[in-house]
Amino acid sequence: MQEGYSPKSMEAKWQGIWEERKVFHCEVDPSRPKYYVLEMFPYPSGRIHIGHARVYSIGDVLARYKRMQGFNVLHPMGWDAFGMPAENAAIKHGVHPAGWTFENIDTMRAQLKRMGYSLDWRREVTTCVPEYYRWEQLFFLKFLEKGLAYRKQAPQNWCETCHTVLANEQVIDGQCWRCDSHVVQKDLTQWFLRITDYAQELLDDLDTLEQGWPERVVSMQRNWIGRSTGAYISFDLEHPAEDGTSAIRVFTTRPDTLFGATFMSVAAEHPLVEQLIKDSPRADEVRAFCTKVKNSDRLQRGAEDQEKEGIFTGAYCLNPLTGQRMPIWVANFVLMGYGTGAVMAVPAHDQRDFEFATKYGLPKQVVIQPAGEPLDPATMDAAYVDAGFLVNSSPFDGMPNEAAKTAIVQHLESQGRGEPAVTWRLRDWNISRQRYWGAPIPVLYCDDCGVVPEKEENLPVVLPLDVKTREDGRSPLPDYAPFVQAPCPSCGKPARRETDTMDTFVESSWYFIRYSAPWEHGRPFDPAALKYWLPVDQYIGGVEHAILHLLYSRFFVKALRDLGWLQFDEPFKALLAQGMVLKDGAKMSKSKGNVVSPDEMTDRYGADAVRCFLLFAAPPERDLDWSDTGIEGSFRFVQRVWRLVDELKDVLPACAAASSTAADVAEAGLPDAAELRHKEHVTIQKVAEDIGEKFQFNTAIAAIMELVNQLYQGKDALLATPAGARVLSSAVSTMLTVLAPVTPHLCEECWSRLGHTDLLAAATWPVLDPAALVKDAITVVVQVNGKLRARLDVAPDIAEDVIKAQALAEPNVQKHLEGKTVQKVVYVPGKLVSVVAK
RNA sequence: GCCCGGGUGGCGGAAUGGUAGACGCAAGGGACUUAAAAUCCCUGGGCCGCAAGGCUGUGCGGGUUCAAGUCCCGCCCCGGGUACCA
Repeated sequence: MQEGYSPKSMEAKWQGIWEERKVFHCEVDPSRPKYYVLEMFPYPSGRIHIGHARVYSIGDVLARYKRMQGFNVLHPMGWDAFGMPAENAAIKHGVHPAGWTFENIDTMRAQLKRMGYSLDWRREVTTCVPEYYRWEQLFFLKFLEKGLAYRKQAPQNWCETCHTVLANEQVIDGQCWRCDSHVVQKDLTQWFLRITDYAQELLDDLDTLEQGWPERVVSMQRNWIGRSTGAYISFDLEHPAEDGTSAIRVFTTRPDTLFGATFMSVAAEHPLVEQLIKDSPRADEVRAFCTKVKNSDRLQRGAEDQEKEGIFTGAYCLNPLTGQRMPIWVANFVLMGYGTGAVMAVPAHDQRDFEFATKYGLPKQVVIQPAGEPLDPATMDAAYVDAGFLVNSSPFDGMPNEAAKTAIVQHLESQGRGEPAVTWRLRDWNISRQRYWGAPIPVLYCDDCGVVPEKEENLPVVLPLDVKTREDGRSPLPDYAPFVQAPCPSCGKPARRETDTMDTFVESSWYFIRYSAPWEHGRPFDPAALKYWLPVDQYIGGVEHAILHLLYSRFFVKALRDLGWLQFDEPFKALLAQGMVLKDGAKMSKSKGNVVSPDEMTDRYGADAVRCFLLFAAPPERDLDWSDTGIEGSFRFVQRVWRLVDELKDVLPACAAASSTAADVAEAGLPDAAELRHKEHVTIQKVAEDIGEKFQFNTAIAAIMELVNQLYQGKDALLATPAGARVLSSAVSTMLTVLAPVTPHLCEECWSRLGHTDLLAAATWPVLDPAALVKDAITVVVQVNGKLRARLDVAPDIAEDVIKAQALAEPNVQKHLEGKTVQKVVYVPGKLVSVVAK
């Protein structure tokens, strides 16, 4: 009797059975190879969206496939549960951030379970519970002890809308990464983590990641870290400043052009500016200019069409090599935050200085000469920035400029006027947030003892839940006495707790380590579990985290390693950066009304069809355009498999995947049998390669579709004999087995309906018979002068001279050789014969 | 500007230097049906041809090769990242 495909009940049934039999639970087992596959954990924003469904489907196929390959697979899930949306929702709906968060988690957990992901739910981690964040409070104390965490006052990125500071990485085009509002600068005392201590290692270790990480992510990190080598050079002031300052120090990557430095540019914020103009009649004018520059916000200041502007301070410094007087200018393009905030200007060889000098009529001196036409400052229309030989730089004239870099720095060094130097674009990580819904920073302020770390035994410093969040979004913590008032851990007198919380990127910087043993209570990690499971073998997530999360996590692993907790250097051996899910070519958004809900799709088509479509429609790293007709297609495919098995379940002997033999084929005596068994084994190989090595799930599914098509083609003929039926049954079993990672419920149900009592979820990958990959007849094409003229069906081991003769004898080949002489015949075994004739 | 991707049928997308367009979607045709849906089968880059077959075709222009979507050189367009970083 026929039975319709009803995914809803069937999927729920198998999810229950997998859970009951603990198929996806994993334990440390050093006798087996492990595979740790992880997708970036979600922020519990309310509901799973289609983008989530895509990443987790990709990860799940990999997890299930690796399990079938015999790996002990760790595939966990958790919640990045601290963060501002919870506070915003709390304000909007009058609920508590905690309640909102936990409700969302419950909803989303149920949604993920409905998708049938093979997760070990015992390892679920939620970052907003004290049992989790207590450990990062401990890390913080250790960092503090080591000087890796420190407090400093500095201008910070401040978002007015979020009422909090932001790290450099979280400011995008002068705007807040979360709410897109303008970021302004505000002078504040904040907690920092010394990520710059690891700049060199973070850069160097990118080399070891090149194998498994997308090149673009590696290069984005390289650029972000931004290592520059060059030199610090001191320029004496013509007249020492009142406060005793006698020189300006600059950083340059081009010490070879020092002889061409004709003026000096300093940032508006440079402390020396005030000293230089103190008694100058120009003082007011200069101050006004500086104020103007400082007030222009970050966005304007960084705009590419920003006109270069400056003002002469009236003061001079001296070129250390030529002794020439160099006017000191304040320039709007010089940043206080990079290098020393002062730049030696070489207009002939730096485009910015060139434009600036042209505008203000400052001298240009050529000191690097390319081979060929000599440069003339009067006729140059742009700076010459490429390689060349030194001129006007006695005694370095004639030297290649690369060599001159070292030579000049050495010379300066011997005079105490310079030294080689390396600077970084990377800044220390500001982790203070003036928000409520985050992990408290475990320090106190005591009037007598100053800044005092909380005692380790007093951890966790629990974020109080019985507070009322404020309408305006500001943190309620500073006004909440039971939290703020606490005894000083050092002297016991009343002290004040720090009310800033940690950046939520701190939680996500180590959650993947905690998964190895989230049940540990006395310590953050279980060393045996760490040793076995870490690092992550395959990490999967959106490329939008290329810098933020991935850089912070890399830093955290290195810092925790140096504290003795970890024994590995990099968190993620391989990274798959998956593309976005679009609708009609555009990003899904509520305002556009083009949001596709995975729930709705799962209700209508079942989780398997949704998974299948998400994997089939595009390779993972590319953006995927959701298509309503496309999901219909996947739904049809799923049902096509269903019907095939439904039709065959009572007439086929249940047999293992890839169990038919060459003898069965011979006995069946049908071309269909040979072809089907060949296809069966080709598919095993192709799918393994596409899933396991190339991450091309779309072509893996295409290969299985081909097998399904061939099963439909051959089934009737094959059912005629017992041997044929064995060949058919083996191929059906193989098809279900290799498809199981993609549509696990469907395959499991079909498997059991075929009479199997074991679980496909716990099955092993079919064993390939290399002999079955060899076809007994192959098609070889014949080209004449590069154009296809004939096809030959021949035995694979046909001798070269035989096939060449056959090729030449083909009528259509003869026709195209008329009036020509054959000059050369190339044979590529198994592929083609190429005839060259004139 | 610089650094990454990418440009292939009506669409999503396949192709270790070796039959371009696998697989799917949409389309057309056929079978089944009273009919429709569903299903099953067939066709399908363009032009010419009843067909066999021919010409042409992977953003543009060159090149290497018996053979180029694929490799090299020079461009154009689209997407992303990034930038007065000295």
